[in-house]
Amino acid sequence: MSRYNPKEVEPKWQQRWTDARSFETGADKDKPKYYVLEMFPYPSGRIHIGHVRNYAMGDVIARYKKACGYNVLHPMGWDAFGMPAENAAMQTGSHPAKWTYGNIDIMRGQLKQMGLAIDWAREFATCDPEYYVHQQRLFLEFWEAGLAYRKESLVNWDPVDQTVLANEQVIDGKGWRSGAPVERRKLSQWFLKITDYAEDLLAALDDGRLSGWPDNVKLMQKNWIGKSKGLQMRFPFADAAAAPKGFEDGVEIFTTRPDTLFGASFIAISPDHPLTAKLAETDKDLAAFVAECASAGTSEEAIEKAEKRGYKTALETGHPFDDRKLPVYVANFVLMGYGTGAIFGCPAHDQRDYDFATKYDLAIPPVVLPDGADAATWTLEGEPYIGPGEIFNSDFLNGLSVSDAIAAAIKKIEQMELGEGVTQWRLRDWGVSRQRYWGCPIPAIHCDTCGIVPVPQKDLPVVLPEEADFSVPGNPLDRHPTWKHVDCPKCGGKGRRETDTFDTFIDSSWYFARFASQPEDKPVDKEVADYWLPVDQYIGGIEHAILHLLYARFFTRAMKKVGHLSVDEPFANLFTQGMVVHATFKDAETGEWLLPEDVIVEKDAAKRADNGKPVKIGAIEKMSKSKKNVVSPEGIAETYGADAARWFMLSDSPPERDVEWTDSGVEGAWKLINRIWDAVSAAPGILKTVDLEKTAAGDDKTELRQATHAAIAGVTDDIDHFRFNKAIARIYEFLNTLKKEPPLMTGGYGMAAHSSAAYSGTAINPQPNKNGNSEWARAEALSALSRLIAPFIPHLAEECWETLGGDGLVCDAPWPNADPALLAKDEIVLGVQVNGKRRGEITVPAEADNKAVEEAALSDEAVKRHIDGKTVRKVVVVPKRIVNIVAN
RNA sequence: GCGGACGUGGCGGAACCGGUAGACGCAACAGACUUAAAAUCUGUCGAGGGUAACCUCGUGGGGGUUCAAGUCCCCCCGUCCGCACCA
Repeated sequence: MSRYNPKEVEPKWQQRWTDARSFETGADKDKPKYYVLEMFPYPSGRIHIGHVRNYAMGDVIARYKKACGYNVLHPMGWDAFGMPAENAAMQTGSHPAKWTYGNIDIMRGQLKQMGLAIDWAREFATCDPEYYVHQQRLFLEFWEAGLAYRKESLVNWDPVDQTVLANEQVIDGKGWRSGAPVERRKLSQWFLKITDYAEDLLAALDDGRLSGWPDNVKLMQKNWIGKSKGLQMRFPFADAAAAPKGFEDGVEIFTTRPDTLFGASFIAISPDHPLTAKLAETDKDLAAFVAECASAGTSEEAIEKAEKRGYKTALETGHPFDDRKLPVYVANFVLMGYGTGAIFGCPAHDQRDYDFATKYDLAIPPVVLPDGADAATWTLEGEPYIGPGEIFNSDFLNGLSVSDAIAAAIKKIEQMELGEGVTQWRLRDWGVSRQRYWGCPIPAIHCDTCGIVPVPQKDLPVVLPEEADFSVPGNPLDRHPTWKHVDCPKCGGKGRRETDTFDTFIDSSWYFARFASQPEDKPVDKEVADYWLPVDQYIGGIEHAILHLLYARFFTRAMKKVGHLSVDEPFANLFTQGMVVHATFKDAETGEWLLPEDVIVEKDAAKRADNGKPVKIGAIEKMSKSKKNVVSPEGIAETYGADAARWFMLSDSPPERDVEWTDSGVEGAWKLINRIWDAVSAAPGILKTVDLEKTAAGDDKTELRQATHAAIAGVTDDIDHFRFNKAIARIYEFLNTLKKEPPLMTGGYGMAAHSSAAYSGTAINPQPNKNGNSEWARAEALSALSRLIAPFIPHLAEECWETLGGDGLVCDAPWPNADPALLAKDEIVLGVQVNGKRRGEITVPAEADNKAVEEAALSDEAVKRHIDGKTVRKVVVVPKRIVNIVAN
């Protein structure tokens, strides 16, 4: 029996699939459609093992759904704009386009080696002008529809990458790519009105439109959108004449706790508040205070440590309900980006206000009495009271609960025309301008006469200039000698191109739609996009829970608004897969990180492969280049083949959890492949000798047939529920049963010259095979096996299918059906408990009634021993599960 | 601080609606084959006790509900993730 050779077999089938165009798809209205998509890769250089896991999962779904009769779309492309290309240009002088397209060529080849069922005819890169021209069109349409605008605002500035970042791209106060602390700058930027859809983006999380999404992702988005209801109101100044010009009306604040208005003891405004800026013009100390706040940093640690600090202005406001006067402070803990950038301080019932009031010796009047406390004696004990209770010391609110008082206070303020109940959102509009070269140019022209003017459709695409200077940081487009100089399309005068490019998250916000439909003259053909969308199954990393997934949801709504799509939600079902992790290795002496392949791991120690010096085994972590705990997919494919890598990536760990890459794991997968091949190659041509449509007489309920159908039912159910590890366990079980069967065949099924021991005599064939029925069962089993493994290890499956004599390609073969009659057992084994402890087991007919089961249980020898001398009080029979006898 | 998820053998993990805990794989050990090794095949494999049949304990800890709890409820411990001066 020849050993399976993936190095020959895998390329052979890849070529056959390509030749047969097995995975190319059109909008076939006669079939139900299924769109499966994995988050497309950034062409960073080479495929890593995490990609293998991600795409193997999508491939299982794609191949399975195709076998189930769906018209499957499974495309692939490249998220190709971005900083690394520009960094490479700075470091090596290689042009970003050259670097990117070179990487794409390498990675495409690697993906093809994995044997993915992808429609390569639809491939594109987001840096292709044929793609981004439509992105520019979409932007112009959004602009016209009021979904894009330009304004000057405080932005997150990444000093290392020298570009603006969206709020979503600032992690712990640091740039998501560079890790540098983000600074605040005032710049004119393009924004997309994602806040227009805040309500609907939030509502869809709960109303069933995203029932196919994991709860944790929905929760993260919900928190991110951050809806809170409250009161926005004005505190008029005590002396309006003292206020600077333009600010005489007072201070506009937002609060979620208007019930505590009587507990107010100060007003605080943000250092970034316009009033602060105005006051600072004439107050040097205040200007210094503001500057200090700006430099304090916004990182998690900085905030944690930052003391509540304030600057007392000369202004005072009144109070809406009594004649109190409240001092106005500029306070470092008030954010301009939320609410109105101003608050009223209620120290008794808010931790921050309490800290602040304590420090500046302000009054702390309590207005919420905890349930059960005595108003006469209760005091705050060194900390504010945040919980529920009854309002007191509050005039018309006295005696109300917190929630009733909130409603009453809002009503009163609305009557007084000082404010109104409002909804505040944490979500801000999406700033999309980036000061970079390697991105999609924003199609706008600045004209001194006409202002900002859209680039006319006929002039699209605005393409990047090929020549650019990457030798110094900053935006190469801005310092390009000629590119930005164009005439104004409106007045014909001198104009300047917008030199910012789009945030690359725009590129990935609609690529799934372009995969579905690729007309030349518009972003998508609506009818075709309607056929394919939404994506039925989207698969990717949890790290995109907010950024990409929220932007794509917004973009889909925006594209619907301007008439390109009919759906709100782009992804009907989302699966977030875990990472691939690996142990880390460090030279014990030098502390240098080592590649796994340069380390020899023995029982309890590890050493260097080159000089034998000791190696410290570190934590099991996400694979990263810096820690060198990476394994190359090519190396694996070289040794064991793509199938083994795919199989291992899907076995053992549940798909949503992290999986640890181990050498023994791949070896296990390799072993499995050979075991399957052994079973199959012992029966060449068997499918040509039998008619699987017709059950052979007498072959109705053998153990093998039951195992076959149990495997079909189990694997089907497991794939449907994304339990690939369990599907694989069932295939092992099935194979174990299949292997236990004695070799049945005495001939070669008409195929000569096969020299297996299985064919050579009757000695190893003692059992029932006289009428050939069991050969039929074996044929059925091997046919099912080939098809069940096809989504996971497609190359081996094709080789098996061909060897067995199946028709055509297994990737075109229908998914096997489980026969319910074979899933039902005639006899079942039931455990019998006495007082909740398992004491014996009985075998009864599956259809036995409770009484018969009870009798069988009570007459079991082991059970009898345990109830001897006791009285049976009760017998609980749970049909087909268990019997419990209560006795004492 | 707020919100969420999770905790099962040496390891990855199974266990559906509460119903025989540990499927399947890895590692380990023993045996067969081999001059030998690898590969392959067979067997053992939660802990303790017993020659054995079998018994006791066991799903992070403590309590509860139930004929029956890994699963449900309460309290605690631990790990991981998200958000974070959001008024």
